[in-house]
Amino acid sequence: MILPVHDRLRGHLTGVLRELYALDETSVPSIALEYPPNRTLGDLGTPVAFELARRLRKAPRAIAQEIAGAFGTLEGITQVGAAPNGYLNFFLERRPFLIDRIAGRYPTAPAPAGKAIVEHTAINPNKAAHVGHLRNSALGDTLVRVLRFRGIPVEVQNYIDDTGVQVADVIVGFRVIEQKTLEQIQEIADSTRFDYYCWDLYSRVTQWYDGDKDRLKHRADTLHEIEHGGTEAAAIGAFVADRIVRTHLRTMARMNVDYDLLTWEGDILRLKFWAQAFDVLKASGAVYLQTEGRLAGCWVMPIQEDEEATPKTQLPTPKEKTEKSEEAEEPEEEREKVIVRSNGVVTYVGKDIAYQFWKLGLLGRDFCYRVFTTRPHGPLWATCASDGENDHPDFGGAAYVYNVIDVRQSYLQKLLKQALVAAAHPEAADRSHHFSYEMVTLSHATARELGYTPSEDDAKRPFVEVSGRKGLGVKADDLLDTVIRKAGSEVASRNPELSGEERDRIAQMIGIAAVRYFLIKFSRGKMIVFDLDEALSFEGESGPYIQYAVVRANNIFQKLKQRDGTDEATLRAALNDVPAGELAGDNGSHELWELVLEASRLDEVVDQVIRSLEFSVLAKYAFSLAQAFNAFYHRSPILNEERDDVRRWRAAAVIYLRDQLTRALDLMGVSVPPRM
RNA sequence: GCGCCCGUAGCUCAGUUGGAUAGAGCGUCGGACUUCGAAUCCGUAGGUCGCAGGUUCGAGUCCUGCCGGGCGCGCCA
Repeated sequence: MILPVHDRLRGHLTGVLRELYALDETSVPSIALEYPPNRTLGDLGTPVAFELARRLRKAPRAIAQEIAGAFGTLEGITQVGAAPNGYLNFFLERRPFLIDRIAGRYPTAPAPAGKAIVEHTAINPNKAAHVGHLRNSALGDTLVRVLRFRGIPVEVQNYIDDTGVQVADVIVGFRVIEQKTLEQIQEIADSTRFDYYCWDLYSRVTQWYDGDKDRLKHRADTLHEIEHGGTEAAAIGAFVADRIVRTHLRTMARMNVDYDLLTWEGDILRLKFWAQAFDVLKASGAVYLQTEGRLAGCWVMPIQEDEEATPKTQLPTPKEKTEKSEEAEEPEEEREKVIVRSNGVVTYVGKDIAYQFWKLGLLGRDFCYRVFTTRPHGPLWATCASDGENDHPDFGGAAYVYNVIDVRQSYLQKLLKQALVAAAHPEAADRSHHFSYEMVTLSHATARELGYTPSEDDAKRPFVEVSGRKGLGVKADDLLDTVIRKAGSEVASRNPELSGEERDRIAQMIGIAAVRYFLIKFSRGKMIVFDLDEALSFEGESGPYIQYAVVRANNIFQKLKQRDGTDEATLRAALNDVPAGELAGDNGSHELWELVLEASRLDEVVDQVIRSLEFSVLAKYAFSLAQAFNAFYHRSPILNEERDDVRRWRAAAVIYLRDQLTRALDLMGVSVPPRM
C-alpha cells in the first residue's frame, strides 16, 4: 500500500516549504503527488514548484532545486531530485518497501467514523431480474466492498416495493386473466421458474390493458386492496412478492451479491413512518398546504430550481442578481411538488422521504425485524410491522447513505436532499448520496437474438430500450447460464482431467468474473449498449484475463514447491540477506520494481474510487496490473532462473503483485479459480 | 421551455485532485507454443480529444457560447 508513503512525504514536504519560504499554514500549497513517466526520473513526483513560481517570482526549476537542497532526510526516501522542467522527484528505498509490504507491515489510514448504509438492487418483486438490474447490484455491491476495504462499517439494504403497480399488475394477471386462486398460484410457483412465469404474465397484462383502457380499473382496485390488506388479492400479492424476492436473492447470490436487510415498503406504510415524517416536515415549514390554484388542497414542497446545496460559496454575480429580482417581481408560478394529494394519500416521494429520514436516524421510529432466511454466515433480516424478534442487530441511523438508483431517478433524489435541508438537516443532506448511473440498453443484434422486431422508433436509434412491460430484456439468469456454460466448455477443453463438479465450480467463477467486470468497466455516466458477444468475451480486457494472470502466478509457486520444496514462507523469509540488484534495476531495467510500485497503489485507487464513485478506475487498475504481470511473465522466468538472488526477488515481487491483484478482484466480487 | 448526462483511434471505451510524450481492448497487418499454461505475449497501422472563444506557467480535464445525441421535469410508482 502506498498511501502511508504519500502521507509521510506530504507532511515532511509541507514542513520544509513552511520553513524555507516562511509560509503560514494557510498559504502552503497543497501537494499533489504523481508518478513520473518512467522510473529513471523517480518513483514519485510533484509539480509543487510550478505552484510557487508566481508567488516567489522564481523559475520552477530553481524552486525545485531549493526544495531538494533543503529536504533533509526522510525514512524510505533515498534521493530527491529537481528535474530540468521544474518537477520535484523522489526515489523510494526499494528493498524495505517490498519486504514490509509482503509481510503486511505498514500503517493503515484511520477510517472516518460512522456507519454507511448502501441501498441497492431494489427490483420490483413481480418478475425476473434482467441485465439492467445486474448493473445496479454489481455497482452497489462493489461500493459496499470498497467502503469496507477502507474500514467503514456498511449496512446493505435491498428495498422491496411490494405495494406498487408492478406487483398489482401481476396480481391482476393471475386473478382476472388466468382466473387463478392463491392455492393454484402456489402450485405454479412450486412447479415452474416462477420469476420467468411472472415475466411473461406481466407483459401479457400490459398488452391486455392496451386492448381496453377500462381494464385499468382492476389495477386501481387491486392497489387499494394491497394497501388495506385482508383480501385474497392482498394475500396473493404478499405471496408473489415473497417468492419473487427469493428468486432474486438466488440470482444475486450467483453474482456474489449479498444484503444485511430487506426493507419492505408495505412496512413503511403499516408503521405510519410517513405520518411521523409529515409532522417533522410540517413543523419545520418544509411543506405547506396549498390553498389556491390547480394544486389547492395538496400539501406541497417548493422546488428549488437551481440553487444547489452550496449557496454560501457561490456568490451571485450582479447580472444574476438582477435576473433573480426580475423573477421575483414577476411571480411566474413557483414550482411545487405534491407530497400529499388532495384526497389525503401520500405520494411516492413522501414514502421515500420517510425512509431516508429513518436511514439517517432522524425519524424517531423503527421497524420490527424478522429473519427472512438463514445463510451460512448468519441470518438475512427483513423488516416487519409487528411481532418482530427481540434480538436483532441495529439497523438504520447511519452517518452516510448511498442510494444506488439509475439516473432517471435524479429528480426525485434531488427532492429528497431538499427535504432534508428544508427540515433543518443540511448536514444529513450532505451525507446523502445519489449514486446514479446510466441505463443498460440492448444492441440491435442482441434484441434480434431475443426475437424482438424493432419498432420504427427503435430503428432510428443505435440501441433498443429494455422494457419489463414489453417483456423485452436479457434475463439475468439466462445471461449467467450462457456465460457459465461457455466458460465450462473452455475449462473442459483445457483441463480434461477435471471432475464435472470441479469444472462447474470453476466455470461459475469465470462466468461471474466476465459479467461483473463487464458491468463495472464503463464509467457510470455512460449507457451500456449490451451486446451478448461482447459480454461473453474472455479475452483482452475482461474479468477472466485478470483471473488468468493470478492463476498463472499461483502456478509458479505450486511448481516451485513441487520441484524443490520451496514454499512461499521461506521465499519471504530470507530476503534481507539476498542482494537486491534485480529490484534496484542493475540489469538496466526497472521492470520488476515497476510491478511492485504499481501493485502498491491499490489503496490509493480505492480512495479515488470512493471520492469519485467511479469504479471504472478500479477495473482499469486491476486490468493494467494483470497486463503488466503477463508481459513480465513472458520475459522473465522464475522457475528456470539460474541466479539465486534474481529468482528470489522476482518471486517476492510476484507474491506481492498476486496478493494485491487478488484483493482487487475481491473488491469487484470476483474470486480466483484454482485452475482455468 | 428548464435541468442533468454524453461527444477522445474504424468500433467499444479509460484518462474524475488541471501537469512530463493522449492510452487500452476489439478489429487490421505481421510475428512468438521442445523452456513457470497461447484465456497469453511482441511488433505494426490508426487521433483537428464535437466546434469556437476564455482562464492558467500548463487544458482531453475548469469557465462561457454553439452543434449533435440521450434522459428527466404528473394529485404515476
